[in-house]
Amino acid sequence: MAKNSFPQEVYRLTRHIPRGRVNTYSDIAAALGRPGASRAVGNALHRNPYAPQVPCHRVVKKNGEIGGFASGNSRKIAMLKEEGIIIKKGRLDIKIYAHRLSIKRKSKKRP
DNA sequence: GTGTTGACCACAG
DNA sequence: GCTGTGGCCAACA
Repeated sequence: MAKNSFPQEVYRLTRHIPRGRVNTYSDIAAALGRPGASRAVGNALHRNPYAPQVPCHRVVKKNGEIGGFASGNSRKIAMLKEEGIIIKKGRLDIKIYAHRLSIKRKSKKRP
């Protein structure tokens, strides 16, 4: 079995984000089973070799800020607006656009 | 193997 | 509301 590296999983989840939705670094990290590795997620996206393939612009901070972008945050904001997301003062309503990631955790039992 | 850096998060003052 | 500090995780020199 291929042991997908951390960034690999990050790119995969990011690619699964539908248009018009966004996710947070912490959320992605948690989806990978590493809640608290938000930094690692940001690092992976910053180094993302799958540039235009992975919509890294759909990943923002938890407080609703854009965060950053390898080609400039302005570019990121423009792309998000193109998707129909309203950016206000460099911020967006994360509560509204928050997308539920598919946790690849094996839930042996549910509460 | 160690130390620094980074597109972060949470808490306290 | 903003600022400062500590913590977590991964990649790189």
